[in-house]
Amino acid sequence: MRPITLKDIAAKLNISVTTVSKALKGYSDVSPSTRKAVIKLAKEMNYEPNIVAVNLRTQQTKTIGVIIPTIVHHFFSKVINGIIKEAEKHGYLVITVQSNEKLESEEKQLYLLQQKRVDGILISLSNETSKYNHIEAILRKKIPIVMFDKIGKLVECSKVVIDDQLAAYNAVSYLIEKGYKRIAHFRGALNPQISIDRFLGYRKALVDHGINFDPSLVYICSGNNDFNDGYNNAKKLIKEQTNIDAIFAITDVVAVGIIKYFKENNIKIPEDIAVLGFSDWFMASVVTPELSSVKQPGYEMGRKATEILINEIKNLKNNIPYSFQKVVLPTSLVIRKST
Amino acid sequence: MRPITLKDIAAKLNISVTTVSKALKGYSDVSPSTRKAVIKLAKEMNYEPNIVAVNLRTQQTKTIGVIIPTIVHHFFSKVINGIIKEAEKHGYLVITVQSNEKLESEEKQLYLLQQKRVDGILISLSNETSKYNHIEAILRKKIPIVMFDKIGKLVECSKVVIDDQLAAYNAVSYLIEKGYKRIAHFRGALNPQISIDRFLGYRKALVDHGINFDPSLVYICSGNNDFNDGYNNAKKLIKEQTNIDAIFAITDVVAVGIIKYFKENNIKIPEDIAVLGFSDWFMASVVTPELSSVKQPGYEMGRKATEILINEIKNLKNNIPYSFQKVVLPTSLVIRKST
DNA sequence: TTTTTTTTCGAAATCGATTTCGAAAGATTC
DNA sequence: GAATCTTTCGAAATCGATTTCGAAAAAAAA
Repeated sequence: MRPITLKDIAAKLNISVTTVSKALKGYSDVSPSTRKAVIKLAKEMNYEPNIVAVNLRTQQTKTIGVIIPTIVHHFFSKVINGIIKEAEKHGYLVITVQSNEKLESEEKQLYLLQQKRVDGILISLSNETSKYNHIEAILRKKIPIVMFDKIGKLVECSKVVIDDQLAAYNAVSYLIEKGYKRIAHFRGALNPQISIDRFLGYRKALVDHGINFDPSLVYICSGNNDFNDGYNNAKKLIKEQTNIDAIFAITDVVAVGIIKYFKENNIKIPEDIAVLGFSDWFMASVVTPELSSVKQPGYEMGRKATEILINEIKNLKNNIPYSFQKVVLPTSLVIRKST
Repeated sequence: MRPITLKDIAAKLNISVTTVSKALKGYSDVSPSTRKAVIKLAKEMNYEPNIVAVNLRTQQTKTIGVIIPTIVHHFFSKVINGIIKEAEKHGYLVITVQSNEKLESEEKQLYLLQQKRVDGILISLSNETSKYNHIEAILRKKIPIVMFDKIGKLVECSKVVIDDQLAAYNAVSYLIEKGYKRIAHFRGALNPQISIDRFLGYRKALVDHGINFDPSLVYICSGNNDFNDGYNNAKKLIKEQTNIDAIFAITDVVAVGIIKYFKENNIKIPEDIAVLGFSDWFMASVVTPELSSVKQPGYEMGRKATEILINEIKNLKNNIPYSFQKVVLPTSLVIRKST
């Protein structure tokens, strides 16, 4: 019941392993008759090449690794969907690991992936990550890395992102044009570029529209941008501030936390305070009131990052020089009832 | 810049590859002095064993494959989370693929995974799957498979499930005890065991409580149990039926579709019609009205299935006979505002 | 018929680690 | 001092496929 090998086929046909291998791979120095015999027998015996042996010989695993903060997350699961689909198109399989927003875990997982000899790695950084030694160490080993969503600006590799600053700018500008004046921002952790950029977009929109930027209206999500961050910060905000008429949240699930608190406390959305989210999770369309949000192309982000990565892998193998790309995907504002 | 191999270390120390390997693996027939020298140099040179070579030699890849219908799905992403965490504990990495609820795709992905020589496979069947040749073919090759959630009852392998019938029975009984009398059921596709069992639980609860089972109150979700299934079936139900006072939905997202339609048409939940979901997605707690649902332990399901699988892999390797287990995880009813 | 070319094949090296088995050298025992 | 036992090592086989290179056989050209 042991798997069939080239040797088995060779023995049955009384020819060498070499010839069998060549016949199956379409080499020209095999006579048509023996080729046919080999192919026929291989099919009959249900021969399947031992991929591990092939991997060892060819020095590639046809596998890519993905590191994300967490998989139980609407946006990231969509990204992974895009990754898996695109990878499959090129004959690659995908190993997914999670950093759980911890730098230490990110380092460990990265190490495991390269130890596994994946051909390339896709990564979205953890909230804790502000140094990139671990990433650069891998790049130095000539293992291609493509960053997406939560990137390290200074790392020299390809990246697929949205323009977080512009998206936030447009979102907040929309709020201002709707007439909202005192707009709070529930921002993400301090490290991630996306938190910084969305904050900067928020601030710039205010300033550009002649509204004073008030730092006390910016609340940090101390967890990992989750429901409780929204809920608790909303509670704090109501205690500490007056006349707030809108909140721009770093992400939808935070916005949903806000909505929950407001509903429990009879604060009307959007009449009393409007709420605007980010990412356009499915949840946004079913919550009450339906949440306005910035639509972020998760599937396409995963797909594109994979496309670039596989291209870099190919170029590396063929010694074709290539340069790092930065792809910026478009976003759009989805207006619903919460604003 | 090529990776360091045993050969490199051996050459530098003027000893054989054999001794180097043994020293690193702690064999006793290596003198303490050479062992120390080897370990020291290996560390200095940043030696990392080529896992692919090890895999070839040891005939295992320390990798498990997971086939799920879709990854963009709250329940399944939680399962995967459990799988990845448990696998990591035992030094396994996880390759995830999707069937997209298609049998043909499921067969293909299964084939790819075994071709990849994964040590074992976890699978939740597609809606289309009603024959199990492809699964049994893998089992015959002595690759352990553990099924979870959407299982094939007749396949001889380990399984991790909930008692769908009992869970549905309890849920519907609760509705009846609450006073609801004409209870509709939006069931899943015809093949999956979970659809069948939840339907049977629904019917049994009615009958056991002296309520006539009316087949015309059962609507099939013709898509893949998604939002639109709920929305469209709700519309149909309202057209076709009168006096319905509750709906038991196959899963939360279907229930959310129902809620959406009802809200658009001023049907009050639960006053006019109550809605009960299944799985307790995060969404259930934030939708309005908050959705009552059956809590289903996704993380634990993934974790347990992985634990069993890795155990079977270990036993197989050591020629220890083992028998297939069926683990039934407990569920509970989460009562919220929708009932 | 001899020489050259073309076809067809396979031995062996290789990818990198593991493991068996036997050999050599040193240490013990009698 | 001879016999036995320990310790330490490495040659070689192995996992299964790929690929180089040379050789034999057949075909073509002379």
